[in-house]
Amino acid sequence: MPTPTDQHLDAELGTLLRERGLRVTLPRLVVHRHVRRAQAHVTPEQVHSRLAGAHPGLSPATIYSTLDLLDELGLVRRVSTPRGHTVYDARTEPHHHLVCRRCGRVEDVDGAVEADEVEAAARAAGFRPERAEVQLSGLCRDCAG
Amino acid sequence: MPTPTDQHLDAELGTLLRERGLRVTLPRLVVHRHVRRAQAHVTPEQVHSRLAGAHPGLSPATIYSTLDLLDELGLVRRVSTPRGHTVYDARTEPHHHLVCRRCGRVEDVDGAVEADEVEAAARAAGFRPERAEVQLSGLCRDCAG
DNA sequence: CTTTTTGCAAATGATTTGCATTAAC
DNA sequence: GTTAATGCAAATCATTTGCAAAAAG
Repeated sequence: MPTPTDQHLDAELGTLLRERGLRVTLPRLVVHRHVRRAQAHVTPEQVHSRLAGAHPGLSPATIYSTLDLLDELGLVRRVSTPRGHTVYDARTEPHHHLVCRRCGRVEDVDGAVEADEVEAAARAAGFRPERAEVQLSGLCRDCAG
Repeated sequence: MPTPTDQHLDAELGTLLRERGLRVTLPRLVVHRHVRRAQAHVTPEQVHSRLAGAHPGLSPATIYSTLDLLDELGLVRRVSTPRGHTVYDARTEPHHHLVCRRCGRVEDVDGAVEADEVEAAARAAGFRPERAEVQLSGLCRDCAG
């Protein structure tokens, strides 16, 4: 996929924000651009340190709340890792995660998954599922060595 | 399944510990019994407060390390929830989790899942998968209101 | 103008760590 | 006896919160 321009990303976010009556602010635009551009999963701390140069004074608190907001808008996915850290993933197409139980690293994997039976059971229990993700736990190449 | 006796649980844990050259200690036996007996997912803090009466001086640090150990021995499963909390699950048979994105509650669901394609992709990437779990995110009955 | 967002600093809360003591083997 | 495991208290570290100032609509 071609890298979208800042203008394109900004417009996409702006539309979603206005639809919800939320304000279009510079911190939101900047964090959104950065995460969508990242080629890997990012932690809130990484976003902060990478943007600190261009935007001093962009606070951790704002980054946390913005990332949560982007997750709710469906623009990024929040992924919880075993070590309790949280990473954000700009790939919103269905895909799955490999989580290394030793170093906590998270990698993407593609592949079809058939989980209709589980989803049906969830609905039957009164749960309203929104998305399904497969987490494969194990050891990454480095930690297996 | 019938509730196993303390003796049975202790023997099971003892065998696994000795196989690894680890010591069979009272804190390990006690935490193991409690988690295996719990009818729901438990947090380390819950284990601590519930055992505090019978075993004062059982420290949080020991509970954390013991739960991790039990997870590595395959006697319980550690589950990471979106709000960053960690719960431990005594059901080790394959099953999956519903995680409420609003209140963080974790429930079990059963059901077959077909993820061979994803596992194959993981191995091809050098990852050594040990277990696959489907996490359905959404709203639980209470939060769906 | 009015209300939401931000930035800052302080607070929180789960988890970990260091180290002397205790218990397994 | 030796060595691993524990308890305790202090430290860590990601994340949240309160509130006054700034920015959006």
